Amino acid sequence: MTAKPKKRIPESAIRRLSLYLRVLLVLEKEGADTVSSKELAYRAKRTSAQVRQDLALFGSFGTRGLGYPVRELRAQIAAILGIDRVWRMGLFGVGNIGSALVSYKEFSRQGFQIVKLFDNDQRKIGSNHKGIVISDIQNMEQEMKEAGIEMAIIAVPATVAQYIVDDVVAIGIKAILNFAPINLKVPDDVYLRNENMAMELEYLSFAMVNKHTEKKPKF
Amino acid sequence: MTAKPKKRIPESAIRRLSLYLRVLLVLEKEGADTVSSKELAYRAKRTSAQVRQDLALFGSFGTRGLGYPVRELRAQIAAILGIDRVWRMGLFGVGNIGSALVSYKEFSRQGFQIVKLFDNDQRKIGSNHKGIVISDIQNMEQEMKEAGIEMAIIAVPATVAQYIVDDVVAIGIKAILNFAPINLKVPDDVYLRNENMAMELEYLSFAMVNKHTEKKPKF
DNA sequence: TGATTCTTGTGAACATTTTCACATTGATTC
DNA sequence: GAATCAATGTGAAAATGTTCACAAGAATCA
Repeated sequence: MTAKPKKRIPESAIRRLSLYLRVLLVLEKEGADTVSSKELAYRAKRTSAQVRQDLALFGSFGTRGLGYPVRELRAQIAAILGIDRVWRMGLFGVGNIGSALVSYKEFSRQGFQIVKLFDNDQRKIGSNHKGIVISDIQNMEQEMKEAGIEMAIIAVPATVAQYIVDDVVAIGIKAILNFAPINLKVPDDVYLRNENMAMELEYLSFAMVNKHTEKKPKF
Repeated sequence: MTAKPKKRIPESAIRRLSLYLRVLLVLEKEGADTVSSKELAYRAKRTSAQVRQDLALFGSFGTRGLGYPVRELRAQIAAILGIDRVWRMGLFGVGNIGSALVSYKEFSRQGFQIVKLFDNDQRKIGSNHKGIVISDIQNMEQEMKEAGIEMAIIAVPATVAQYIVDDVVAIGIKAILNFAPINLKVPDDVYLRNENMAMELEYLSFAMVNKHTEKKPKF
């Protein structure tokens, strides 16, 4: 039973589901039929109580005394995350980061397909990049709609990111993954996530500088 | 006064400092001398109480009735995060993601310099990539030490990531940013951060699928 | 100089998240 | 088929993180 109605779902719980999912994929490949919350927790570097609590937010998937069925739990979590389907995405900005993402296998493996590329550089427009023709960003409304795209990836320079996002929002896209190092403004009903690579380095830097202070690394 | 001794620092507070830093850079460019916690909060999409609380973890940087001195606070936060210096980094795996990172401006802007590239592909070794010669991963110990490198970026395929990390840990590196979609094991005294791009998409997917359930997007 | 205004810094209240602990339940063994 | 074992699911406690509310300090103005 995937459904379980009311209860606020913490963002952190969702991120852990992604983590569990990854562990389950490994377990499945290893041929495990069942897994205990303890083992799952160990592999995800969390506690068993947390695993059980997180899963309990969405239903009860295990068998007392036995554990969780690996294959089935994997499928259930995929369903909860909404990745038991294909998401079609448009990518804006075919520069360094952008082109790397086009061939990033992990996206397609999880059902995230980049099906359209947009840029405003005339030298790039029309050229074929890993099997996808780069379109003029001017024509994006029609092309996005025709392609049935529901998510956008922003990989343009920070200076123009807000303009592109405004356009993307204007044509009705509700989910955006942003790689530009800038705080974008979007309406309340648009989901925006920032992939902030420098921020992660800053955290590492902080940890290094404060090594003596903090007892536990604890990431 | 940057120093302020005991008190546990939440990870989330550190990530917000990165955010504030970015806002302060914008404010500085705009020519602002001072900024109130309210304005800073607004731009960082947080509450003013949180801004004040976060800063209070490290000292008192403001002036009552006036606000915080933009330039100075920016410098203070940079010092807290340990980015008031240059960090030299080695990058492992000059594939799609790896090569994109080499030219990622935001890293250098924040003082994170990629000074060595390593790969195990004989066709790449010896070639010059954006001004850096790609070295054989076999020789990394000597080269890393000579170059005075303290951080590593892992951008190799997931299948070999653990081996590379083991090697990197073995030569004494204590801070690692990992782009491979896999849960790496490192000793307790090594700081590891994962840049998990598919995870962000999974969160977006979840949000889309549960639009009706959740009242607030609230990211 | 005194009154007024503004905004910080902070203890305390509140809210959320994590951990604990154990009763419950299903599988397995003898 | 009763006894034993294992591990879930879940209230409740503990810990952690966020927001509130206001006293206190600093600048400005009259």
